[in-house]
Amino acid sequence: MPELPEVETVRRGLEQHVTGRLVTDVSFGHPRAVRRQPGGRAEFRDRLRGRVLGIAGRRGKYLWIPLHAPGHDPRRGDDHDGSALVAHLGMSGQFRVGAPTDPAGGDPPHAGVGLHLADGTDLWFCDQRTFGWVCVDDLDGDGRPTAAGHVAPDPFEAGYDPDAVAHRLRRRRTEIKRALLDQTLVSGIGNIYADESLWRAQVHGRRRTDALTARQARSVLAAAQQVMAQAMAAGGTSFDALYVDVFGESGWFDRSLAVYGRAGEPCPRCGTPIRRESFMNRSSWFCPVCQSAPRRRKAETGPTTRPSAPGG
DNA sequence: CGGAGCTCCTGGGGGC
DNA sequence: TGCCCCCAGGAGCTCC
Repeated sequence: MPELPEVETVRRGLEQHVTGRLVTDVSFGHPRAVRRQPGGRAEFRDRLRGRVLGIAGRRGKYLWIPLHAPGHDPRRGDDHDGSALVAHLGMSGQFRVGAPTDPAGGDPPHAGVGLHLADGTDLWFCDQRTFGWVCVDDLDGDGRPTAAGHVAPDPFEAGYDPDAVAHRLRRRRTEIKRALLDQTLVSGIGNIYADESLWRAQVHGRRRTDALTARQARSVLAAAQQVMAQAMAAGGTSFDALYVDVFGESGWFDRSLAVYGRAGEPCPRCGTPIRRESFMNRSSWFCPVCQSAPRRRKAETGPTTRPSAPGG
């Protein structure tokens, strides 16, 4: 569920509330939380202890906090030390700022790792479904972690070129929704915003990328940027307590969703009931009138229409 | 090498 | 009421 707008909401919270804080110690909860760390928990703790947290960065759904030498002030522009705390929220990962929330006074629910800060507060990474992870990784010359090296620019980066992405999109030989979910083409889009973007652009998710017009490809990408910008302004999309900001507060954008999770409800554009279909072992929601489905391929319909003719 | 499918995981909710 | 199964899905991995 955390897609780009939700991750950005978390990033802003981290920037506002933990920048400049010194990490005094680290504690561990669920064993799956620390991943991609060659030296495991010991290395994770060693690389964090005594570091100062910098200004959180993000690309797509990847989030990181650059680390600084003690005494350095990231707000003053002091350089990071070439490393960062990197996180992917997966399905249900959260960062929570403040004292432990468990009434018994112990670790918060679904605790993954806890960073104990010099001012007495804690920064917890919690994750119910354990698809998320954290590690301490090196930063490259552009200030991005190597763990996110394969991830394409997201639509809100200066280096994002929508025409170039539209071109690459149309050279793919797959379906448009699959391509939108591929983080190496354009990053930050997940199932919710893929469906919302396709609805806004009036393109069916099963349309072939190599059959889209340039106008359609650009339209889908523009819709993705637009819907995610609006979601960010609303603080992200929350269906339940799984996605929340650094203080556990929900966003409001779910009230603005046109199709996602709305099977049977009227399409906001034409009134036709929204349809749900199974796709890639999950769900897609779309308007069957606004988003006309592609014709089924010959191979699926069987050899009934006409006998093969020589020469073609 | 690009595309497609499998798999990791847990709690909530619906059905019986 | 209680149990069981389904469902949510990001992305790395493997296979073709």
